[in-house]
Amino acid sequence: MARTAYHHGDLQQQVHDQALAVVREHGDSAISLRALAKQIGVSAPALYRHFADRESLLAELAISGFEALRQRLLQVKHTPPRQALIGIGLAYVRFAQDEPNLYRLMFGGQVLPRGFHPRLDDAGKAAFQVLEDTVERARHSGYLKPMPLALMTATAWSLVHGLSQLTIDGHLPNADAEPHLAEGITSLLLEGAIADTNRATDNNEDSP
Amino acid sequence: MARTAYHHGDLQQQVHDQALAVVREHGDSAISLRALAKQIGVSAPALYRHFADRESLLAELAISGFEALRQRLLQVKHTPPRQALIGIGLAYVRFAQDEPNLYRLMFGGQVLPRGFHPRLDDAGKAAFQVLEDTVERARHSGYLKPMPLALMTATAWSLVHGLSQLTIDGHLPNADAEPHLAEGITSLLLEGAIADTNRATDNNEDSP
DNA sequence: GCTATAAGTTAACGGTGTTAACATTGGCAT
DNA sequence: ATGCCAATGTTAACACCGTTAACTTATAGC
Repeated sequence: MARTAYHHGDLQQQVHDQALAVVREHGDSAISLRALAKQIGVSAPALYRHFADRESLLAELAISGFEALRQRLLQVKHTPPRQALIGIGLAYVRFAQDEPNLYRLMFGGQVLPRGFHPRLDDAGKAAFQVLEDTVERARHSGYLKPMPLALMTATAWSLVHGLSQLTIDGHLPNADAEPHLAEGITSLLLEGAIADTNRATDNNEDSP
Repeated sequence: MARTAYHHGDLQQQVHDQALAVVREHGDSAISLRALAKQIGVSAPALYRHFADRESLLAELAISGFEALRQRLLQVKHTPPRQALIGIGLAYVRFAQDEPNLYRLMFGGQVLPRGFHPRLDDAGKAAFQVLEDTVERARHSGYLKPMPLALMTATAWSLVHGLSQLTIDGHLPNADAEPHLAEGITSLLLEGAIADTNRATDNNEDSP
């Protein structure tokens, strides 16, 4: 795998890295196969040896994004239910705010429709699974009401995803003025999900 | 303004309508100025007399979308707080499900960034205002806890927006199996937002 | 060493948004 | 009624884009 003109042995990885950098900085619409090839110093059709088409390359980048998100969520400690739930919600939103362009690609339903890139679908589910596990632990411990797990996780995901999208797109102008918005929102949802037994103690925890 | 070859007097509206139809059916990425011009029977640069560029045309379509969404939300009756809140949440999600491609354009932060099309920003705020008014009414009536209005509306909007996006992009596979998912999610959030005084009576209302 | 194949090359097709330069028309003021 | 101006079209051209076909080169395995 010598570094000759042909077979320089690293094209796939190099394209992936370069494209990921472009997406993170300028968004997926800034990805041009021809421009990428020129930057790397290779002809444009060479990329087709490693990616079926532009969309497949974008799918690979989105997979990287979901894996990065999953790693972030996995780092949230298994603290008592309330902190764990709020912690994972905040970690989710923070990821979106740290990587807005990547996050938009991951959930860009138009540019990357589900069902066409199995590994992408799997990567998304794997990230979601971490969130679901956290909810399940809280529910199993009796902290949450015994509602259907699917309902609870769908609610949690909707909330953090919606908040992420709205903030990174500038729809919530006072997001800067309210740095604790994410925490407040998560807590507000929790108020409706916790079992009545835990209601009194929790409120005391919040405002010491 | 006769219908001669030149000055056929209706180009702006015609382009708008045709483009809107394309977006609704195939999404914003399917919009091609050249193709639009050809369909209408006019040269491509003619469109630039009425739209600064492709993005400006898309912005106009998104404005139409926000106005349609606003009309939907305005049609929700001013029933007692709980029904009004759930009703407007369901109306919001239903709009997104009825017009997924249009909805994606309206909230496509990459293709239509905020701050570049003032009328678009205004249209978005006007739609959001309807949701905020409903929350404010419920809060003023004492049905909701006396929390900051911005926090409550941000939470509500995040939830319905997140749910909309996740369902239309196919991230919640059991959305079909759970037709009452939207209602359940909205109710779950409400559980944490209603004042304690109303808690008992409400639960009785829900399951008759 | 020969050969199959993986991994590059150039040339070309059809498409895109956009601009420049030019042509035609309709409405308004004289 | 006429003449002019601004609005609104036209064609030609530029610089891109994704993608395919046909060809060339180097590597790995027998």
